[in-house]
Formats: sequence, C-alpha cells, structure tokens
Amino acid sequence: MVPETPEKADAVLSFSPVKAILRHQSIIEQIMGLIESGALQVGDKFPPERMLADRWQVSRPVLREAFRVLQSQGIVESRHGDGRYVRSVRALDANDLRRRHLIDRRESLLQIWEVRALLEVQAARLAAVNASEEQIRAIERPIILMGEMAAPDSRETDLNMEIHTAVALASGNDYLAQMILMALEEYRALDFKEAVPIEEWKGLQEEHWPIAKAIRSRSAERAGAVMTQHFEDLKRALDKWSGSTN
Amino acid sequence: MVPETPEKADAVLSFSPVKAILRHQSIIEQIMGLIESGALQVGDKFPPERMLADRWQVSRPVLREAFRVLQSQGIVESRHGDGRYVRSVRALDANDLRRRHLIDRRESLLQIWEVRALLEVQAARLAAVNASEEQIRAIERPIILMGEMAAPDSRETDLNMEIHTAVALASGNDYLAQMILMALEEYRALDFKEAVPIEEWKGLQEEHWPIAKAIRSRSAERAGAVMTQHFEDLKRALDKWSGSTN
DNA sequence: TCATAAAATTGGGCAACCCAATTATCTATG
DNA sequence: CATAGATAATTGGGTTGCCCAATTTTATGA
Repeated sequence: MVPETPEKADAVLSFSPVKAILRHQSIIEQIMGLIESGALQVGDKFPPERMLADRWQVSRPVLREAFRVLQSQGIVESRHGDGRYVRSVRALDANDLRRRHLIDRRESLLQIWEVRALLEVQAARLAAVNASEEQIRAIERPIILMGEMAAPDSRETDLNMEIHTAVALASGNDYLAQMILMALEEYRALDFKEAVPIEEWKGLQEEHWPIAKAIRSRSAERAGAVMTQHFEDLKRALDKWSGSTN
Repeated sequence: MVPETPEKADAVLSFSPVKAILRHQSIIEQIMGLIESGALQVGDKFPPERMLADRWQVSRPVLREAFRVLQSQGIVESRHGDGRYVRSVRALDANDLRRRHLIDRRESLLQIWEVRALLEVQAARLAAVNASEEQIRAIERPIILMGEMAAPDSRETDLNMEIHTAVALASGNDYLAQMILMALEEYRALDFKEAVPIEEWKGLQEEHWPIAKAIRSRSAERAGAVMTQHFEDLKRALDKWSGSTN
C-alpha cells in the first residue's frame, strides 16, 4: 500500500496541502486567543515586544509582523516609545467562519455553494440593470485573459475569482458584494479547484461569456438564468467529486 | 498669537496627530498604488523582496511587514522558494462595511434588507426540511414571549432577532446561518426599529407565527412563501419611512 | 515645590547571516 | 538524443545584534 512515489500519493490520496504554519500566524492566533478569552481587555497594554519575543520563543521581526497585521485590522495600536494596546475586541468577523470548515471539507463546499448560488444569481440580475460600462469591462477582462491562457495554470483560480468578484461589485449593492467576496474567499480557502475535474473546469469557465453578454445586453432575466445554470453545472461537478471528505 | 502652552494650542486648533508615516505603511501604499493603477494585475509576480527592498530603500523586515498585511487581506500570496503573487485586486475588509453605513443609513438598510431576504427565505425553506424538534421549539419560544408582552418593550428587538436567528440555525446549513447572523448584526447596528412605524411593527411581528407553523408542518414551499411575504411587508414599511437619510 | 535634565524603557528600523522550499541548470546514462 | 537524477541558483522564512527615536520615569537643583 506504500506508494512508489510522492506524486502518486498525491494523486491517490489527494492529501491536504498541510502548508506549514508560519510563525507570525501562530503568534496572531495566540494573541487573538488571549483577547477572546478575556485575558486581554480593551485598553490593556501588552508587555514589551522584547519580552514577548522571549516568552514565545520567536524573533522580534516575527512578532512585529504579527502586530502589524493586528494593527491593520484595528485590533491593536502601537505607540512609539510607549507600548502596544488592545484597541478593539471585535474580531475580524470574516475570518471567524473560516475555522469551522476543518471538519468536513466536502460538506463545507456544498454549504458555501448554496449561499454563493443565492447571492450571485441575484448579483447577476442586479448587475444587468446597474453595471456601469467600466464595471462591465472589469467583468470581461478576466474572461478574456482566461481564454488567452494556453495551458491550465494555477492563476486560473484567481481569474475565476476575479470574474465573480467583478459581477458582485457591478450589482450596485455594496453589502451584497461584500457578502459575496466573503463567500468567495471561503471557497478559495477550501481549494475548491481540486474538487472539480479538469474537463468540467474547462466547460465551466466557458460559461462565463454568456453571463457577461447577458449583463452587457442589460437583460436581468437572462443574466439570472445563465448564472443559475452556471451554478447548477458547478454543483454537478462537485457532486461527481467523491474525494476524501477532508 | 503664540499660544501660552502647548495644551492650549491643542485645545484651540485641535490639530491632527500627524504621526509620522511608518515605513511599512508607505510601502503598502506603493503596492496598492501599483495594483490600482493596473501596473500589477491579478496573477502577476512581484520582484524578489531583496530587489524591492533595494529599490525602495527599505530593509527586508519592513518590506515583509508590508507584505504580511497585504497577505492577511488576501491581496498577495507568498510562496516559499518561489515568490509573491497578486491574488486579488480588492481588499476584503469587514470594517469597510461598517464605515459605509455612516454615509447613508437608509440606503444601507435597503441593501441589507435585500441580502437578508435572499438568505432568510432560503433558510426558512431549508428549516422546514431539516429542523429538529428542538430547533423548532427554539423558533416558537421567542414568538410566544413576544405575544405575551403587554406593552411594547425594548426587548422586542432582541426577540425579533432571536426568531430570525433560530430559523437560520434550523436551516442545517451552518454557513448560511453564519451569513444571516452577520447580516442581522449589521441590521441591528443600524437601529432599524426606528425606521418602522409602530403600527407596522406590530403587524410584522404577528407574521412570525405562520412562518413557525409552516416549518413545523414541514412545508418548505409554504415556509418560503410566508417568509417572502414577511420581507415584502417589511420592505413596504421601510419604504414608507422617509426619515433623515442619516 | 516644581520645572528641568538625565536615564531607562519601548517601538521603529537596519544589516548580515543562515535555513528551507522551489526552480533552473547541468550531467550522466539508457 | 532524450530524460531522469543530481547540483546549483533563486527566493521567501527566520534569527541575531545593533542603532535610532519617541516616551516615560527618575533624579537633580534652584
């Protein structure tokens, strides 16, 4: 049962990406843990970074990377010459969801699919009505790029995201768009592409053109219909996939 | 005109904190500028960090701090031994939404209404199929409490939230439920109740019973229909509201 | 007593170095 | 010649030691 080569193991078991946890990331989780547990309240001062670096056994640069991220999220504030303080306990909302998916990847994929289908079909309808010329081109651009790509590429995933994002943003409903961005982010985090066979993938990508065309022709009904079709085909592809549930 | 003390100057001019721009922050702005200007497209590879550090005259740690932040926002991806890539052109900042609400409260309310309607109608349908007996009771409980309340009470808002939350959780789709919780949270943050006249409010609350009944009777279709009705009536109430747009 | 100066503390930043993952190149073999 | 395997170059991840700059604390002296 021992595979002859690592590559073969990949193909057969399609095992999880593993990707080693980066130091700064685990520090971020440490700190968030302290905040969520209530050990750190709003306004509290952190110990000096040199002390934390020593206690957590990481270098100062790594610690600073972690604090920068937290700072950019508004959770921590740095005061030069003074110290670092807890500014807000409010977590990143979006990232909260992420952790739950680790249980059953396939189930998560289907759940997110359901939400995406709901939101994005509506976004397509709205985009047909509300999209500006520039927004329409933002939808078409990645579709063109995708078509120009000769061989399958890892960037295909990003382009696919880009298309759906552009449709969401063209809907004119900023809140809807943000929700879709969130769902897309989750979706990508699950490495969905692996769940779709290459043949299916190709066909799915070609379905993007009718969507763009329907939006350009300002037909809300058709835009909704083709987007619905797109998601149904995606569902079919996902259903075929009976890979490991993790 | 020279102030006697620095404090006085502060009080009178209340001048901005100035706070020198941090190196990593200006690097982030550089990169975002390149992306927004289109010089960097999705999928593009960044030059190696050593080269960028040299070109921009900053140390590697500073550059890495900048990339960490961008990474945490999903804008760039780092691949050990390979390089860094543009992953997405837009930031996903949950705090962005909240800021937007400050501009036009009425518009925000309508946008969130649209998303809620989509998600919650589906949740109602799913709940009719998937809800456990316990989950159904969790839906009915706050409805009963609401009916028993003699005078209008500040707790009404909480009970209303609880009802919708219970339906979301009974859907069986955890991700859908999480999204609904998020939308509800936003909704409440906008103090929506003020936007609904008292007479309308009373009628809206009474519509919760048919929803619960449809779910208990396991009729997905009816559950979806009454929830749709509920949201349409809510929309009507919101439309009547011509309060200040702020 | 209180303003002022010196010292200690703390975050911001730099340079040189090493490790680890990936990619590109070279080499030997069938 | 083609290609699998070894080797080198490239690139991000991470550490250490050092210095600077802003702030707070302590000490000093009129």
